[in-house]
Amino acid sequence: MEIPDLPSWPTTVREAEAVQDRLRSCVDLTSPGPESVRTVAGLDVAYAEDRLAAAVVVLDVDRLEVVEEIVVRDRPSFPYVPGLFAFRELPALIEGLRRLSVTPDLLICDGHGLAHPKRFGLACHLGVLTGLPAIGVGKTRLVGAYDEPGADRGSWSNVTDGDEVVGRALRTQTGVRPIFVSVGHLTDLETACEVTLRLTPRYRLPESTRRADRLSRRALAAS
DNA sequence: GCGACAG
DNA sequence: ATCTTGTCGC
Repeated sequence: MEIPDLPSWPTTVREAEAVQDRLRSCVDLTSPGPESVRTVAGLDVAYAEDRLAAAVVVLDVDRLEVVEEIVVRDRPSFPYVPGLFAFRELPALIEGLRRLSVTPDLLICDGHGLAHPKRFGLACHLGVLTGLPAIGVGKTRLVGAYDEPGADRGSWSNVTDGDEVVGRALRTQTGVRPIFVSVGHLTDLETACEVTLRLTPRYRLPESTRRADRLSRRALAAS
């Protein structure tokens, strides 16, 4: 798919925060989201020393079968700093999306969207840069407070930061810890959770994320 | 000053 | 994220 070239990449925390402040106004949470989500792209990155492998796996949501997969080798573009995580792996993920021959209906990011201190997590950033609907699915909380969801699969509770609902803690399997779903771009929280549940028929994490995780690790090991 | 802190 | 052994549970 077509994605504009990335601008010069920030080097310091100060510069990265300036980019977030400038781009967060581009997040669209009011336009209607995808009419129907038939395909999703799972994105994940594996690291080793100073190398990384980014994987993009497009899945057919109904059949949970792989439609296309891409791997990109690169080097971290930024150190890991809570809140600035996107600057670390975004370049490699964008390149992976560029090489895709199909355009997924929704991006499933390994991290958060609005559930971010500045309301501009990886899912928002990726959504704005690609113009595609995007959501964030994290394994642990970054910001906000939440009550423990009910014990059954499908149970959820809102994650709130101050008086804002920034996401949901969603129990995707009975007996496992909840995952954290938040909106990134051109999607609503309801849809985000519905799709996430469709992608977790058997495991805690979305099948898209699991596939991308396996692929990125395999590619890194084989390099 | 003391924690908390996506991956 | 990654480093790591055994261990509890289905």
